[in-house]
Parts: sequence; structure tokens; C-alpha cells
Amino acid sequence: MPHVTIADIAGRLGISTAAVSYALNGRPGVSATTRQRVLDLVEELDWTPDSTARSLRSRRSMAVGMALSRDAEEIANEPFYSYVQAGIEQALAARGYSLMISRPGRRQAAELDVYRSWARQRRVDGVILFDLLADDPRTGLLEEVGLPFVEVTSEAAVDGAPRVLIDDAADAGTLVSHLADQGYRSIIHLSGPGQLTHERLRARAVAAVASAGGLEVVSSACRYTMEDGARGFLEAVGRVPRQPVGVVGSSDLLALGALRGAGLLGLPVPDRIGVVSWDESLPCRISNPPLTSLERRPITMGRLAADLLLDRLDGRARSLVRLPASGLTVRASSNRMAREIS
Amino acid sequence: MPHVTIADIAGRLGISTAAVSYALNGRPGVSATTRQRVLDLVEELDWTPDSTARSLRSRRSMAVGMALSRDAEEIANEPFYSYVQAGIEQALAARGYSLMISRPGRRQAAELDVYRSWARQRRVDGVILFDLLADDPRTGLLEEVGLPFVEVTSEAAVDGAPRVLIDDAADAGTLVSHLADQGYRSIIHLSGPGQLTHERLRARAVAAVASAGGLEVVSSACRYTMEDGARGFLEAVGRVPRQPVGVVGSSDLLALGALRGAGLLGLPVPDRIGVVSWDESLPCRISNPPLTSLERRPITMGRLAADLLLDRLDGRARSLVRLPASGLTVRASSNRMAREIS
DNA sequence: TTGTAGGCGTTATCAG
DNA sequence: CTGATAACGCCTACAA
Repeated sequence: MPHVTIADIAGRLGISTAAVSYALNGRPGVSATTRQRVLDLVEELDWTPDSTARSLRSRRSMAVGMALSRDAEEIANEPFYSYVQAGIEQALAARGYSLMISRPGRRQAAELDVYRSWARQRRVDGVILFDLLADDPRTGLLEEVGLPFVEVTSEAAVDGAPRVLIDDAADAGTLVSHLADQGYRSIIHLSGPGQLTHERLRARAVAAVASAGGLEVVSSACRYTMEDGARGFLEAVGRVPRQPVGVVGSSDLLALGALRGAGLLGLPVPDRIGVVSWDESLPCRISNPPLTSLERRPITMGRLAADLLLDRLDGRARSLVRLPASGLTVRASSNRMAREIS
Repeated sequence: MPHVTIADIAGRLGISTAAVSYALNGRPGVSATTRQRVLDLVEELDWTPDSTARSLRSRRSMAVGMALSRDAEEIANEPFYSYVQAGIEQALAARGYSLMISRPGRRQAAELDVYRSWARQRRVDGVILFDLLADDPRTGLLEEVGLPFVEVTSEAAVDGAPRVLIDDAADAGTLVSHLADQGYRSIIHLSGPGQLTHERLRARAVAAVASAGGLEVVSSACRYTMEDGARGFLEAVGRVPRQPVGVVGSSDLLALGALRGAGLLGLPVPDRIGVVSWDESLPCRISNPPLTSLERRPITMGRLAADLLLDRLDGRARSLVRLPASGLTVRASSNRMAREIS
């Protein structure tokens, strides 16, 4: 008996497949005793609905897609995406959905092709978008091909797709205030690529908070690599007027780059240069000195995004879910006052 | 026109759906001109086969599953799995398959449930297994439920499932010889959990190579955490007779733990203690001192495993694919002779 | 309360 | 060489 079907069950019980289906789906139209007999036999034969048949019928694949469009190196070095994946999968599994992962690589067009193909083949019921760009071509495409999606973003658009809202402005405040408290008198912000909406927002927020606190700010847009972080730091450090200088790295790699840059110049950390990272990671914990980092909640982000998407697929529309602001783990890289670190 | 089907195409062309299907699948039974008309219209209407319908008919989901059963923390800190995923996805995409990821967490039973559910729902056509255990319950279950699988392992079984064979013995030789060349006179092997077949094999291989070279060996089985690596090192270092001591960490975290342990004891690295890591990672590159690491090819591993599985699904049986031995990146943590590092 | 009869979109069988 | 037609397994009007 390779695969049990409802026809088998109906046959054994001498009833119709419709009765079996009603019984299984808890619908009226079948007597309590029949229902129980069906359920018992299902249990005994260990029947599970065939997802392909069910999908064909219901027009639902019961799968959600996520395309990772950075290159393998970058994804592997950022625990962020791995945690997000864990959160998504956790939420999906709880509701019977599966997670489909694609890695189209850097090319924008390749990622769009993935969505097109998913939509036309009906392979996924919806997708989750990260790292939104200004005038992101993905949202338009997804609407065009009719693939529902949610965004994880720090841009609170009034209308548009449902979104998990990251409070990057509050996080910017946390980071800059900490640096100010530690006595740093200028701020360097090593931000990521400027096409990313959250990087623009972060840059604006860092600048706003810093100048509100009387600190001068120099910004430098970098690619997310340690090398570029070091380069950005070396460039920026010549342009800041007052030391000690606090550096905000928009990713752990950028913060590590700043650390390296400070080392090259022989500038002591945290005395003259303080460094904080927007992301937590193992490298942050083991670097020398260890890096003060934001505790974002990537697993929660993934979970919220997946739940939001599934709610939307179920017709329960929620347009926005707010992720609480991140905490801060203070480590030696910015602990200029040498307070005890608990 | 929400979704184009072959019925639409047949209707427009005034032919049967069978003719369309033949034309599309390149089968005989349709004239060249009809075929061309079909192909043209398919192009024009931008038709793609509906994967759910095709799956129902063909009994193939065109998806491959991978269950990550370590906990989120561990997966996120190991770039290894991320690279493997990239390799798998790359190979699958090239052949029209999708990758389904599940994260059942640590519990063995949960992972088995995932496979059971995948098999009964026909959600995936096969799965890829990593981190095999002695008497691994997964292989038996998968055979029982009829889900094809391939293993990525260093155990070269004569029969059994198709496998990608990792040459852990050769890699052990590379690591230990390097340490011997650098003048280390005893070896500590911080190995991973002993249920893992590859860890057993590594332990045997390290011991064999070391004693062949006249080096004494002390082994300590650890969980894959930095803390446990440090603990294992501290325990073992008291039991080795001769310094300088070379430490082989079976993962980057264990090697980092050894580094920390050496730091706690004030033992200079690489002078008295040399450390090498079985895995490459960003933490290895930025640790202090940077860690000598094996360059395994996780992307290639994933690619080979996926291709092997797909070949098996296509009936093209290959039982074994060998992954070439890894190279070694020498860094300061074991560079006792202070040769220039290029 | 139950059974019959489609249909979801594709592909394979089997007549013409 | 072509074209109905019947599955694949499930669900749901509708009829009995």
C-alpha cells in the first residue's frame, strides 16, 4: 500500500469519498458515528492529505518563499538572515506552511525572475521582503503578478503592503546617546549602501540625534564588508573635528572595519575611538576589544513577518506590526568610562 | 486572464490539450507546424506549467528538503550551513527544483516527524542528510517511508545511500602535519559530540597521524560552543606531557575556545600553544591571533549532494562522490616558525 | 444524512 | 499523425 487516499478509506468503510472529506474537515453533512469511524480509520491507516492534490484543488501551495539576494559570502557572515529564517520557519510550521528558500544572487533581475517563476508556477502563496530599496522594483512586480507579500522595513508607509516596522530611529537614538554618555564628542556613521531605505533612515536619524546632542556627524556610505568599513573609517576620521570620536557601524562588519582602521592609525579603543555595532554577532563578541552591539530580535522579526503574511493570506488584514526597539549590550569597544560590565 | 492553462492554448488553436502537451514536452505525435504554433502561442501568452497540477500528475514535487536540526544559535554562528544551503540551492535551481528548509530544532523526534510529514504529504522528492550519527535513526525512517536521500559524510560505507564523501582523514593529516612542522610536540584534539560519525573518524585519524609522527595525543569531546572548547582545552592541557602543544579544534568555535583557554592560562600563542580550526569562518579571520583554518568547500559539498540526489531521482544511480581534500590557510595562531604569511 | 459528479491543470493512454 | 478521454487526490455543489 504505497499511499493511502480518501478513496481507500471510503472503500473500506463502504461510504463515499465525500463523506470522508466532510468528516475530515469537520463539516456538517455526516453523522457523528460515521465521522468517528472515518477518523478512527484515518488514524489507523496513518493517512495525511496529499499536499499536491490539495494544492491543485485549493489553489494554495501552503508554502512561503524568501529570496536571499546578497551573495553567499555576505549571507554566511551575517547571522542575521539565519535567525530570520529560523523565526519565519517557526511561525510557518505552526500553521502548516513550508518555507522555500531561493538564492538568486546579487543580480536584481535574477531575483525578479524568481518571483515571476514562483507566481506563475504557483509554487508559493506569498513572499517576505527584506532590504527594501528606494523605488524598489520588487513591489511593483509582485503586485503585477499577484503574489502577496509583506515587508520588513523601517519605513512606515501609510499605505502599501503589510509590514513589520523596525524602529531604526529609536535604535539610532540608543546608539548615539550611549556614545554621548561615554563622552565621545563627534560621531562617525559608517552606513551601508544608500539605496537601502533603512540605511537612509538610519543616516538621517543618527544625524538628527547627534546634532540634537551637540555632536558633529560625519557619514560614509560603505559596502557591507570589513575592508570597506576600514576604508570608510579612515576617510571619515580625518574629517571629524573633535575627539574622542564615536563610530556607529551599520553592520557588525562595518564596526569591525572601524576597529581595524583605528588599529592601523594607532588610535586607542575605547579611549579615543568608541565603536558600536548595529548588529549582534559572534565576531562582535570575540573581537578585540569586544564590540558594543544592538540586540535586535531577528528571530522575532521573522516570526512576525511570517505571521503577518499568513494573516493576510487568510484574509485577516493587518497593515502593520511594530517591532519593539532593540536593547544594547555594552562591551569594551565603547566603554570609555570603564564602568563595570555586568 | 488570471492564469493561462494549456486548455486556453488548445482552445485558441482549435486543437486538443493533448496536442499542446506533446508539443511542449517535445514528444512525437504532433506535426512540426502544430508544434511551432503551440510554442509561439505559449511564448506570446507567457505560459508556464502549474507546478501543483504537474506534481499531482507526475507524483513529483520538484522540491528537495533539508532539515536543520541544531538550534538557531548554533546554525547562525556557523557559516558552514549557510554555504551548504547556497550550494544546494544553486544545483537545484539549475535543474528546476526548489529547496525546502525546515528547522525542527534539537529534538531528534521532531526531525523525524518532519521527514514523515514530508513523505506522506509528498512535499519533497528527497532529502539531504548531514551530521550522521552512529546508528542514525533517520536513515531507517527514510527508507521506511520511501523518501530518497543522500548523505554528506566521511564514512565510506560499501552499500547504503548515495553519499558525498568528505576526506576527513586527509584533512586530519593536513592539520596534524602542519602542527608537527611548526614544532609542536603534543596534540590536543577538541572534538565534537561523539555520536557524530565524522567526529569519531576525525578523532581516530588525528590520533593515528599524530602517533605516526611521534606526537602524543589527548582528546576531549566537546559540545560545539566556545565555552566548552575552553573547558576542554583547560582540562586537556594538564594532561599533555610536552610543550609546545598543538590544538586541533573540530570547529571554529572549539578552536576559539582553545584560544580563550590559552589566554586564561597566560600561555602564549603560537609560541607555546598552536591552534588550528577544522572550519573557516569570519571569527577565525578576526580572532586574536587569527586562526589557521581548513578551507573546506561547503558550497561544493552542497552542490555535489544536490546533484547526487537529483541524479538518483532521475534513476541515474551514482553511489559515491568524493570531495577533494581541503586546503589550509595558515595564520598566526599556529605560525610558530614565524614564516611570512603571504 | 448520504452519494454522485464534476473540476483544479497536467500528462498518458488509447482509439481514430 | 491527431484528438478525445481518463486518471492523479482532493474538495464541494448538488441531487437523492
